[in-house]
Amino acid sequence: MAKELKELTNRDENYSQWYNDLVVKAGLAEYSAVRGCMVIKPYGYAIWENMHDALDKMFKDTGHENAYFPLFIPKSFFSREASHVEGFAKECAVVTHYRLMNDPDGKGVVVDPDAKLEEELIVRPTSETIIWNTYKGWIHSYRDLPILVNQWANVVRWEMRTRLFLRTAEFLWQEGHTAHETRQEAYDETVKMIGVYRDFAEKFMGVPVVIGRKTANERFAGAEETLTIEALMQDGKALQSGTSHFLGQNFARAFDVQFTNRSNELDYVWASSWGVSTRLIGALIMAHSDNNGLVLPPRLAPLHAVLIPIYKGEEERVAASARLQELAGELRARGLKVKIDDRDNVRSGFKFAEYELKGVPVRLALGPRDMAAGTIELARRDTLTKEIVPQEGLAERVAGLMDEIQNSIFERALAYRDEHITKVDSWDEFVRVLDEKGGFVSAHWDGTTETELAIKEATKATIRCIPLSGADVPAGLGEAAAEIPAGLGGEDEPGACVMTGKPSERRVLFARSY
RNA sequence: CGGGGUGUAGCGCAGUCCGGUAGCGCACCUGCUUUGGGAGCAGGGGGUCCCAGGUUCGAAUCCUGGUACCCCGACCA
Repeated sequence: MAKELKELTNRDENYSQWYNDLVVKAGLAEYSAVRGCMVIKPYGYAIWENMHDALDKMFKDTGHENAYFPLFIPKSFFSREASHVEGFAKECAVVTHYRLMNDPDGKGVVVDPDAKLEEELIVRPTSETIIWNTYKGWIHSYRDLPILVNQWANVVRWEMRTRLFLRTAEFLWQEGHTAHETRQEAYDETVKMIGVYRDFAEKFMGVPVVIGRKTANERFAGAEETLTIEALMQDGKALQSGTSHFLGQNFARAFDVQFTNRSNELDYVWASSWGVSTRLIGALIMAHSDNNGLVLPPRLAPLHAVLIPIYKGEEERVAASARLQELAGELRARGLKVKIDDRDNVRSGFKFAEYELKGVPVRLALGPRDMAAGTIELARRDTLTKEIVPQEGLAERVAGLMDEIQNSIFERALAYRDEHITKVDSWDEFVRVLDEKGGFVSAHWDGTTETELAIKEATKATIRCIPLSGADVPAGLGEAAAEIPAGLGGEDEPGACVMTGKPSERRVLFARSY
């Protein structure tokens, strides 16, 4: 580990700069030589692996299996679903040739003009098309259904402007693609999976989210309905953190996927798709971290606790390290991921700062005074507090702290989120809240895309979602529905559109967003 | 693709207006002293000053043309 830690940009002065600084200095990721592409460094990737493992288990627990489909999609597949191509055409990387040759005029290599592909290949921006082309061969009867498949993959969207983790030209994600016999079953799946995402965000990431529907304007290209989880960052901007789409029969029609149903009639298959990406790492960072660096929830932290010896001279160093080895063994026996940092070329204060930057939930420091007294210094990353505790029972205490920290950072984010949902009934107030307070604004909207776009034009705020109310979802969300908090604006409540004054049936959530 | 800005050591920058020995901080290497919150001192290594042309006795600096990246918009998980 190199000795090159510097002050982070102040979070409250320049949030974007702080975010970028933090991602780079904490060793999560950096921009690569390829424009708009990111290198995820080992520490950042370790967080993604933990996310992957937790999500993968949740998918399997809900009956899904993993598979893998090609990176390249023939151009013709892409044009089958009209709104889909319209949604993605502007940001696709296209493969036109398959061979290079030495430059006949000099040094280097050039594309061999004779190696032009007859049909161009699109690097997948999402896999609905190649997958539905494949499903056509898999599905003939209702007995072949449902198909509940997930893919872990990379996708490419040629974005104009990029930000580490939040928007890069290539990113890692998972995409579930399911096929069903009935409309209801496909819709239930769509709802179930947004519930899985919500559980993951809140229970693993400690990030509270609002579940809702996207408006027609914000909907996935080719979907009948898009459900979303929307999180709130510490600068008051919203982040779409996961989506689940009800595709109706759109892709089945486009790829001619028909099956014989229980009444011996031919019908098109019903579909859902859903995904979350490495963007979640951006959400994790922006929801919890502070001016000292990352704050990681224990359930996703690559390292739960770091043990640091404090000493003068070789004798004390050896003694403290030996005792830490024993304690580390006890912590590991409890399932905790711990590391002893006994590097002698940096001082302990440097290490403290470094592990705070990296967001390690608990730090334990053992020095001569502790050696004499049978104690150890325990510091919490989330509260930046420290106390001297007995070495006796340390493992149990630290294990308990993990749950406490996990819970505490969620509660803190939840309190922030709830304070930043503001009900607004006039245009002046709408604009003022967006400018001065930020966060979600719960307001009435007349339901038209024209008004939605006019509001975006005037304020840069978009409709993040039409929150689901309890009454909305009983069909598939199950337990998760019962937990949807009241007061998020999802209740039916007639009113007048905040911009046009036209009638509205319910409030929707507006915010400026990433 | 529009509007701004910047390319000088691994990183961050000064020097450019007004041409004249390539600089500073951090990081790196060596040694000694240190070690309960980002150590100190001494010594050392490291450069195609983005590229190509031009002007000049002489160019990081002036001129012309390229190019790359960053920020602000349009696009977006």
